[in-house]
Amino acid sequence: MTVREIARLAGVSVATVSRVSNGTGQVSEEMRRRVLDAIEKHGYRPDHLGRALAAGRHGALGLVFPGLSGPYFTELIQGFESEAVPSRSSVHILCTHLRSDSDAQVLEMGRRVDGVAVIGGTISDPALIRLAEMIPVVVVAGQGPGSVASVRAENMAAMTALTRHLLADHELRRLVFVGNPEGSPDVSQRWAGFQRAHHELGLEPPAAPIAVALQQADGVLAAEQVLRAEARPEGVVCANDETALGVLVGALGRGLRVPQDLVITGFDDAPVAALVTPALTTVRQPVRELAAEAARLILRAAGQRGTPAGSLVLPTELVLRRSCGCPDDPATGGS
Amino acid sequence: MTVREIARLAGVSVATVSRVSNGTGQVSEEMRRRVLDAIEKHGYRPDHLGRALAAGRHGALGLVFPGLSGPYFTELIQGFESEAVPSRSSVHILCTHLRSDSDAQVLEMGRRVDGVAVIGGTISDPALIRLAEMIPVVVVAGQGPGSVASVRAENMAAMTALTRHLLADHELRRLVFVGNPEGSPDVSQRWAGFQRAHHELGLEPPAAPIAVALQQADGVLAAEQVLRAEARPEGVVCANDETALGVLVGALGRGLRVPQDLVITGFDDAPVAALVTPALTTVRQPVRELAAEAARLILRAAGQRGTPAGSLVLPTELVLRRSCGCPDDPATGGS
DNA sequence: TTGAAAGCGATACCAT
DNA sequence: ATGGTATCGCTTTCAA
Repeated sequence: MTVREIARLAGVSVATVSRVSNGTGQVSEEMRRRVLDAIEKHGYRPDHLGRALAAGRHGALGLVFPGLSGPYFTELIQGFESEAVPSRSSVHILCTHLRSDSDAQVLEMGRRVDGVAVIGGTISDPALIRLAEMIPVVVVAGQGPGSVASVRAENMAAMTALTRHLLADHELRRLVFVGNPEGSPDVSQRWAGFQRAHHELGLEPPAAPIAVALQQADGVLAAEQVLRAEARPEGVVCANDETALGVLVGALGRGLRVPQDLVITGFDDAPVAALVTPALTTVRQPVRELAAEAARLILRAAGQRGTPAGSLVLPTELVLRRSCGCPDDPATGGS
Repeated sequence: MTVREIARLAGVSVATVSRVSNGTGQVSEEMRRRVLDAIEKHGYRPDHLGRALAAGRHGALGLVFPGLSGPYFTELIQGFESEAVPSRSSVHILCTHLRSDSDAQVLEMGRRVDGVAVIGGTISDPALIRLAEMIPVVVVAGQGPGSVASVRAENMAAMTALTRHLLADHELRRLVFVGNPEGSPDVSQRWAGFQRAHHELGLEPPAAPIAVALQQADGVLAAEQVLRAEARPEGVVCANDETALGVLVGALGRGLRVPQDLVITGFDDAPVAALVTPALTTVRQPVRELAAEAARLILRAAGQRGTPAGSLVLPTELVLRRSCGCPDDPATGGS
């Protein structure tokens, strides 16, 4: 079924069929009925490729991420989709999982979509710049080079406040940081906030983080490393909730009590953070909103054939629960 | 830059440009050089839409899943991509998260891709059948209606063996099953295997499962429910590793010892399962391979403009670790 | 209001 | 070996 066939069957021109099926232009009621009948009868739906070629738009958005597992990325995908779907755009994904040819693959993707959101730290800056020259690009959870737009959460201040809370309010001293600052801009900023809080209080932060990836398994490995040390730390500040849960299960599995023997904190406020025992102290981050905002910026720019502008920073919120030694707060604690 | 422009600049016809850029047909060295120079000089890359329209193929594959979080889906995406990318196909995704209009959205996707993999239990059978009439479709982790092809793991036998192990070898009696059989074909089969093992041994399984979703948070909720009961079960058989970890952290957080006070088992053998303390007894399932196989079936069928055939069942493997009461086995235990 | 025809960008057949 | 041209399916301008 093509426009031409429908046109022939309805005894009208293809132009009229197009007008009817798009609701554009003026068509007499008589013609409209004839065309709609034919469309209905033969189950015609305009071909996406033909339409896209004529319109010069793909009707698709790209999402590029490293391919790490976990709730974070699922939230991200869903937030992105929640904006793309209503705009009748499909979502293309690309997991670079840090392959060597990921730059090339991202550029290839750039030729199949109307715009791309790239998670910070997944591809090289030159590739990002070249991509931004062809289509609208927004960096999510990171900062683009030059004038590439970005959307991220407030990491630094939140992590500084959290660390300060542990150092000042709970009077903890030996803290460690779990996460690899090289791995992503987010972690890098959180590590910086962790260090800053120490400096502000005249304390010396640890020389280096425990550099592991962001999955739960990595948290378990970190716990092994931390709890084996002769001078066990008093608190473990994790780059995200998943690793924090890994550390938690590692600590509990060894018979340690949290927070009495060891304080643990996360970042993200994943659904499970409020439910575990002890509930996890963390920082709430609007992940879905981050991705949705990126999609909106891209769609707007694509509509105007322009370039998305600006650098958006969404607020985060400290969530104090039991795992840092605070009393349980029913308001933030659960369900 | 279009074929026509390059043709004009190189002083040849568009046909020759096409031949050169595709490496098809015979072209003299002289012409080839002229064309390649022009292409190089102006950075020409054939437009994907034009090419797709002419070829009548989208160069894209679809992946439809409910949108649950977790390592399972990331593995799935990556396995799918690992086959799609080498075939120069991009990957479209659709998270239905069980929306009411997901059938319509999947059918819409069917008009933008060359084939689709649908995770079992995400859309209705009629929609699946209509989709399969337009393009190659493979159901992953489930069974399609009628002749729709499918790829899944062996759930039933594995779960029967696991449950039998708990009942016979560890002489446990009061077991509960955590997972919602209505939610997915996988869970349904695992619940059936759990029941079957009981029946085979002349025991009465619990009347109903603890029907929660498949995320870690749901496992924590299930733990709360289970451990509150007056007659605490001896073992908790979970539909996947994520919920098992939720139950584990819930149990440990309440001061229970695993496996002495409570036995816990999972399903999937996620990376973290081997690392937690105690290491998690589970069933290994080739998730990436499942998705890769689905992609291969789809690509092959799309290439021949046929319909993917058959119903593939990949083997699973029981992995006994400490959480069920077995001694730690260095061979399956870690890293 | 309606229709004829010119694109959109690339491929491939059929002559030459 | 090379070029002209029809074709893929749809949209849109321009006439009528």
